[in-house]
Amino acid sequence: MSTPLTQAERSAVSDKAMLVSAMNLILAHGTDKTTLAMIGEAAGYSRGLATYQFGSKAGLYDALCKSISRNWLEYLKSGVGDKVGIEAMCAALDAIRQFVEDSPREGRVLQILYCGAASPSSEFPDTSIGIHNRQRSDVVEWVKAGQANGEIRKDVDAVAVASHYVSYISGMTYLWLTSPETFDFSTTNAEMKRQLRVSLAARGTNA
Amino acid sequence: MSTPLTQAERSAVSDKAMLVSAMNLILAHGTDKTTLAMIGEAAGYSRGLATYQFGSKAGLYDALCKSISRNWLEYLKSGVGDKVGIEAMCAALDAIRQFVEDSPREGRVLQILYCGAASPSSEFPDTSIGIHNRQRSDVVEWVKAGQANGEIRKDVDAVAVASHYVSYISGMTYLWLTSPETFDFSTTNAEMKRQLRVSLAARGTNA
DNA sequence: TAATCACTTGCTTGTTGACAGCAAGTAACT
DNA sequence: AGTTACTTGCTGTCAACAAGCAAGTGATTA
Repeated sequence: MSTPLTQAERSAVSDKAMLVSAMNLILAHGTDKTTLAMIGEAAGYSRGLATYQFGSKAGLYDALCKSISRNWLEYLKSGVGDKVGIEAMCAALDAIRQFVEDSPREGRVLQILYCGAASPSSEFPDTSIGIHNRQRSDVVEWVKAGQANGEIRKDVDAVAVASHYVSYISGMTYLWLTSPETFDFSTTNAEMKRQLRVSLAARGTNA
Repeated sequence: MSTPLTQAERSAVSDKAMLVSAMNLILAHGTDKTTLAMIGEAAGYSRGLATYQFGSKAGLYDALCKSISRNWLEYLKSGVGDKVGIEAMCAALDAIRQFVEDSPREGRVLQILYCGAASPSSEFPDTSIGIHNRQRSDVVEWVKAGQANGEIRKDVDAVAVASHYVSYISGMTYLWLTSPETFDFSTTNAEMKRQLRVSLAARGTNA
């Protein structure tokens, strides 16, 4: 209780507080208009701590991006389990939906940060690119496993299917971010699932 | 030749020069690290002209976004012609590909600007949102027309199909922007077309 | 065991250079 | 002369850095 914190604990506490403040401020004002001083002071520290802890604004946003991504990948893993093939792809879509419902703030900020990573000389492109590449390789494996067990037709290119699938997810989350009122997550995802089932199913599996 | 330009011409010339400079600088340094002074001076004018002409940095980027978007919509219109249904959707995908091949710089910058518009309190969200909404309504019409002429199965939700389709396009261009080396435009689009044909074709049309 | 001291780590404050935006001015067309 | 295109001087704000202060840590000594 009154036990003084160890150094490591102090750091962990301030670190976490900074990321939380950053997330709130990004949601309220966007990445550009959020200043490092605002983040530090909103977290209950000084205006200089954000720079000190994370080196730069880009460093802080990168850390935030990694933090939320870890969270999201947990969701994804537990949603997909050890499914493969079409079922894995559909389960991943459901996992996104669940994540966005349970943690809309995290979801929105992650999407905003991914967008920021698109600019040339963004200082944290690797985080975003790495995650998308990893997602795509996962999907490639799902497709190949589905082809191996006969669920998915053998004449589709697993890499092309994975690129297509990841493209859809990226764009879908982007549109959800930019126009949450007019974009219907559920029906759009349902259509995606329908198309996946119809277009990937091996002959005869398509009941 | 030595005829002095009219005021309107002077404006048009400097306006154009500013947008070209802005595009080059954004490609080289990203939107954040490009300064209004750089843009003005690269265009052969003073550091202050950009602010004067466009009011603000956001104003300039909005104008650039509109300018490239106009260009792109021309491409789209001429590529799709008066096709409807699945063929219109496939033709639009080809038009994107052609635009990106003919004008990769415009394509990249447009995508970067769309990403910038995603942030809350972006000062030009309407341009991006408007274009995406318009694209989606166009697709809804294509789908409905395809259903009317019997090409597309009647039991799909036109709005869901359109949302799905626009999602794919958004994400595909985003991935092309962020990792142009590892992303194969052609095969990914080919897979999208294949899925559209298989999953939307009315019964019996699926040769 | 407790006290102290040398050292490390967490955090703050002073400062600098760069930038966006504005306002007042100059030059070019009409 | 008057309007429109463009420039220059200026200000407030911000990211980044550097120097310092305070809180924690671990070894030595008694």
